[in-house]
Amino acid sequence: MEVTESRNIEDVTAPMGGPPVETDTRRRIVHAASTLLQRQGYESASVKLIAGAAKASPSSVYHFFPGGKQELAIEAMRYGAQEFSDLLTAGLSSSPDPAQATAACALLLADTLKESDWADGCPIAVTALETIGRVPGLQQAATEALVHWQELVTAKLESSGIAPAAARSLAGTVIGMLEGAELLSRVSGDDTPLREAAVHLAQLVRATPQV
Amino acid sequence: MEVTESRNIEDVTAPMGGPPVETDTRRRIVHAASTLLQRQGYESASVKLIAGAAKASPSSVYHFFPGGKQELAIEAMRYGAQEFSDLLTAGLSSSPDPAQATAACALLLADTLKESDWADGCPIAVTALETIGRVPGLQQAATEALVHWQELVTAKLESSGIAPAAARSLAGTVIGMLEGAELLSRVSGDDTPLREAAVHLAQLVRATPQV
DNA sequence: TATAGTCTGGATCGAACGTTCCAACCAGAA
DNA sequence: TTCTGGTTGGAACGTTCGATCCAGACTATA
Repeated sequence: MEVTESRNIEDVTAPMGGPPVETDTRRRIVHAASTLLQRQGYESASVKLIAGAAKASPSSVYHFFPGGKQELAIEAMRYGAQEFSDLLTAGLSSSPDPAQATAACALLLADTLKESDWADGCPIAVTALETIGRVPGLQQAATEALVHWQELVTAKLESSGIAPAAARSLAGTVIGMLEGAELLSRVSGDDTPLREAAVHLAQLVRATPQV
Repeated sequence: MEVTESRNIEDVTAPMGGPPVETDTRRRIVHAASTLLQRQGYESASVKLIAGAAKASPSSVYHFFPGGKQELAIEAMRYGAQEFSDLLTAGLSSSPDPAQATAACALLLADTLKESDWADGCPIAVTALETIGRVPGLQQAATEALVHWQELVTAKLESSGIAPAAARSLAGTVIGMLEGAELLSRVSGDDTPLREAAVHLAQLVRATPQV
């Protein structure tokens, strides 16, 4: 309560305008929470487990996140969403051709997932699905992330001459395809679905008329 | 295990056509478990909650499923997977044109989801994602369901002249697209992603060469 | 050094978890 | 009736959950 406020006022060294305050422990907690949420979801990623993974104690978690597990999860989802945005941006900017660029996103996701033993993929899918209609804060954070990712893809498609409406629609399908193919790949432990999704996404984008 | 088999053998009097069996407790438990697993996942669908939804008591759950929650979840996933197979079969057989047929699956899914307040969709996605690498029985049941659904789509595509390899690959993308678009639709509470997925799936199938 | 405020380790709370246990129930056979 | 075996309701087990508390360890300023 007052703890958070006074800390915000006095911590002049922290980055202005950014979200709360940046401590090493705090950052480790958010990072561990993000990883564990995407690995096993909201319910089975316990506060003690997260704290342990962050080499912190449960009291530190509640010190930095007075709102408890839900507040931590929301920030962890935002953190993970930003990381995923970076992955999308990297993929999208890897080629001027929008078809190759979207395919690159799928391939990049496949590589990242496989290299991390199917851990580092979409950071919000499990948590979001799990808490639909039951933890509004999480569902809203997930929706915002999905919208943002779709906007990234939309911008790329528009920039290569695809009409705005078609670009937005196609971008939704691209994000959906990535999410679905990732699900198949993670469950089956095989990156084939993501690699074939890359091919089909490229076909789909290539077939969309450019103005 | 033996419990299930012996019951199936002896239970010749109950289910067939006669007067309404007052309590088929076991079936109600499986049905309730299937619904709750797809609504909120494995961890937060507690045994007591499932039993309550099935108008049964926890001891009944452990009577019919000595293997506990995991054994129940596996059977509930198989049950739900069969229901989803029926939905896919209905969609696929709605048109001789494979493009229209796959699109129909997405639209059928969109309708089913929306009418049920985003509850009755893919019965395994949440549970499968949540337990990857931690509950092998569930992961395997999920993989089997996904493979079976992919085979249903593959058969439809092959039957309309698409080469086997291309059909299999495309079918994987179809299932992935359905899963991903459902995720977007459920999280955002909007059936637009599924409806646009229908359009793009039809485009994709139509663009695949037939022999 | 002393002081004040920030952070942390560990014990602890009540609630809920999966599971077990047992007495009661209910049908059909003797 | 009595017996028997499958079924049920409810209490209770130990564990773990999210969350709280507090004494002490930090860190920075004086």
